[in-house]
Amino acid sequence: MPDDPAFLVPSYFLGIQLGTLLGDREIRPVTIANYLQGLVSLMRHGGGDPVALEGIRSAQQHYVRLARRVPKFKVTRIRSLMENGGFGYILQRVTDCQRDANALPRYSALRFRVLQAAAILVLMANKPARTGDVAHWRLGHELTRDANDVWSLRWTQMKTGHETGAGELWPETCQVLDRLLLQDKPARLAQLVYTQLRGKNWLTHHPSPPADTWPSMLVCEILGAPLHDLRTLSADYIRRYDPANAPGVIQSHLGHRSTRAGEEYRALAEGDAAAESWRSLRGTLEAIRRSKA
DNA sequence: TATCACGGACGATGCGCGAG
DNA sequence: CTCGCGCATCGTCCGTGATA
Repeated sequence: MPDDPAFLVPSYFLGIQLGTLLGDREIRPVTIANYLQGLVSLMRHGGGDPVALEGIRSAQQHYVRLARRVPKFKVTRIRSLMENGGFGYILQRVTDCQRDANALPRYSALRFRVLQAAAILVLMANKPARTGDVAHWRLGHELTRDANDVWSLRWTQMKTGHETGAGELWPETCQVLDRLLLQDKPARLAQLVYTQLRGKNWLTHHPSPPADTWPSMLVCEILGAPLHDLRTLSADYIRRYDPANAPGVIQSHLGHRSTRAGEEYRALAEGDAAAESWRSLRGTLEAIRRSKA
């Protein structure tokens, strides 16, 4: 951009110039749109010229539209997770972790870490939460265990401030959680150990939680995809399994306040779910035809 | 006319990750 | 570990069109 100060006057032209400069540096359109949005905010709250503000806004809109045409990075990651077997693959890795743990020295830090990874993975298959939330759950508060060896999960989401939960967790999830809880103690002590650790963090077994991003880093090491991708993966599963009711189920499963938020969690093309929907519809029609014949 | 679903616009904030 | 950049998600507002 020329050094002429006239070019620094906020306008549609300046917005596009900035965008072009950033685009040349391989910055993605969605980011350019966010930067311009920051400028819009500054001008709005700082009493900027309304005409100039509209100009920058238009430029920002241009990059928002551009961003919609560019595939997200996560799409490639999730497709490769799907190709590997999706949640089946993830549960396989849980089994691998458990086996690895058996081969490691008892009470070793590495063994504990592998058990932590298994617990996070199986819990994410059961209920995919945000990494920051996962890091903060405490035994006896968000994550509870009853005398029948059944674990339950309920928490207030940090991002939205709304409560969500999984209710009673799957039996296989409970087993893996018990394993992390017990380390190498006998199973009959489970409830006792649980009582002793009440109030402590479920992952560290200390009062202090790990870093917000730590659960995601651990998942990334094992799966090659960050924890947040599992939310998209599960939304895609729900769409394939039951396309008609998917929006409501996704909203509940991912803890959104509206069904619209779920649309952001989409790695598969619309056509995939539509094809699946059509396939099952065709199956239903075929069954009706047979029963009439 | 009231109501509702839907979707775009907008603003705010969370997450991943590499640098220091 | 902390910080900041780049990227992604989510809630709210509001206009539009369909429907009863």
